[in-house]
Amino acid sequence: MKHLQDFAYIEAVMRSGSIRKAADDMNITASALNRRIQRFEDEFGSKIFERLPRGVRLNPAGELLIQHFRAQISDLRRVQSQVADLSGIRRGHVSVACSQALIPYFMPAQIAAYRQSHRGVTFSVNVRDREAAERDLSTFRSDIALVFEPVLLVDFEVLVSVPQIIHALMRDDHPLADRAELRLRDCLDHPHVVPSRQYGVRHLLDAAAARGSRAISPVVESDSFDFMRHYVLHEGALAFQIPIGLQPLPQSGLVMRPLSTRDIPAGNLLLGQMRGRTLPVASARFAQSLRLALEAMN
Amino acid sequence: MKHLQDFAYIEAVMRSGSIRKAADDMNITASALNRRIQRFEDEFGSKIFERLPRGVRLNPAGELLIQHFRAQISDLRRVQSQVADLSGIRRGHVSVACSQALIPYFMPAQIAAYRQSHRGVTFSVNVRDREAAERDLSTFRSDIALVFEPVLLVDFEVLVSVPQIIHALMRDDHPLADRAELRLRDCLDHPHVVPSRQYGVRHLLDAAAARGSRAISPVVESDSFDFMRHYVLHEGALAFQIPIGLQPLPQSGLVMRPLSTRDIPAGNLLLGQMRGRTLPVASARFAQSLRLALEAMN
DNA sequence: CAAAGGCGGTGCAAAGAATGCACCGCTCGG
DNA sequence: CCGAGCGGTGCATTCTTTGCACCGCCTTTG
Repeated sequence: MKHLQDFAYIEAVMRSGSIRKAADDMNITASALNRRIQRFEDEFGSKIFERLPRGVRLNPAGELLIQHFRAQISDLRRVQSQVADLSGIRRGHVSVACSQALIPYFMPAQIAAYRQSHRGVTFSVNVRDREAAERDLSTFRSDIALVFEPVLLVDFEVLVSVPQIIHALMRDDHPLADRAELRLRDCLDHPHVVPSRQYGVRHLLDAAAARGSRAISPVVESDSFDFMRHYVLHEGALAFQIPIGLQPLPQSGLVMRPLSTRDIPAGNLLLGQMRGRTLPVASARFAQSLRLALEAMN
Repeated sequence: MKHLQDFAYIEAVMRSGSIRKAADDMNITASALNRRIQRFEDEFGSKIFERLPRGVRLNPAGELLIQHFRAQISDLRRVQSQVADLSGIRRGHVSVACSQALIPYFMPAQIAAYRQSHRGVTFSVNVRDREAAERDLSTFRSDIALVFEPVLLVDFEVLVSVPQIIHALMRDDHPLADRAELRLRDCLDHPHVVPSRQYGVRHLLDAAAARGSRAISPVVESDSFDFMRHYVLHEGALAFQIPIGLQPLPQSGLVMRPLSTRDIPAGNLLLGQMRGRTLPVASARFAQSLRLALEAMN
């Protein structure tokens, strides 16, 4: 879109922190870019960059402007998507930010199912911890987010919420494997691996352990649930995960057992979008389909 | 703003319904304008005008686009206003759509009071019936609206609501002038003048009359409350108005008496903005000041 | 029924705006 | 104290946009 080129340049300058570097990135002369920015500042009525000896940096006015541009571009995409929609073509692009737990089973299944009936719709799927997911929403990098126990919740508009009981994951020959439900203290008596601190599961574990005045003492801490899932197969340890990220496969040698909600309350898996934003049709429809799928799980 | 010029052209074409006429209005050649529009349609990815033998007309895609542009421009103004605000300058422009009743006393007093402390803020005040006021909000032509008994209420976000009892207005020598409160049937027995159908006062009168199975039979119907106020001085008739539009002046020869709420429920004077919109600072501040003034009236 | 007038669309040359190049003054790090 | 890297500027050049003349199409009108 021609009339948003200024934004592309401004964003490039913001990213690289220097007009010259940005000019290089955008295949343009520094002088030309410099003048574009000066002209824009004139028209806008205020400087948007602070000039520093080693480059430039957005000033508060610039920050506001960037936010405005992002919203504007996102809204333009929505309009284009609606236009495509009313001409009968079911096309569009959906970008989803989601927690690791959704990556192996849930999201692939959902997206594949959705694409069965909407072949024109394409997707971006990005793994984000709960904080980054919310940031993605508010910078318009993702349309929707599906995260476990988000942190901030400002700008995050909940579309649906599904409680998820934390499960312990272990080899089928583990001493605790034959119990139907586990107490936290039992788990902590055995070697265990836990997610790093930015994750919701860890957060709930920490809170619960503190309440029971026991300490989490992990043998391994990781930011990859995939790693932890595989690790317990090697050492007879316990891992923790929410059920939507698990799939009970009898022959895998893994079993999952719920932790008692007396020890750890169920956390919430939240589907959300940026507060107040009108999503493009494709994204809104897919969000709706996710919603149905999530509600059906209860 | 340079990058919104396309919108100015598109809007001009929409208004005049013809590329040639619009080109004339905008002091440009028809061919140049024609090509701008074609180029825009290319970049946008869809035609936005239907080509008719006698000109052009927006198609549905174009309607969506116009709405997008209006929102975008309004948001840009908000950003500029915020920027001006953070550089310490209290400047800005507030556009208000309001019912006739507010024109003589309330709005002038409020705006003058506000400008006492904010000399840099300028205003547009437009008289709009309740339907037009809401349309103004959703096309971003006005920032805030103050209307009596609005109709649609979609896109209208209520900021504050003040009940207003309908008053009868008459010369001080009118037979009913000595009563403290009037019944509707008494009023209808005397010659009366009423506002035309688009106004909330009329709407309430009609509904009340129908409930009491009496008909409104006005000797004069007018869309000007100012006219009606003056008319009752000439013929000893009754007019109807809400108290915020009246000012009890003993020497004016006019008296106002409330109608019994047994006959006509109090209507609501609503201060509102477009749903979900973030107002420019100046407008938001003035709306806040209006809100306080209105709440203090109760 | 044909001519006239108004419409959107297009080829081509002129006008105007954006760009690239060379260079300035400045600050900071070695 | 000097050189590298930064933003900013004057000027010639390039390329986009504009204006003009004209086309084909349709409706209106005499």
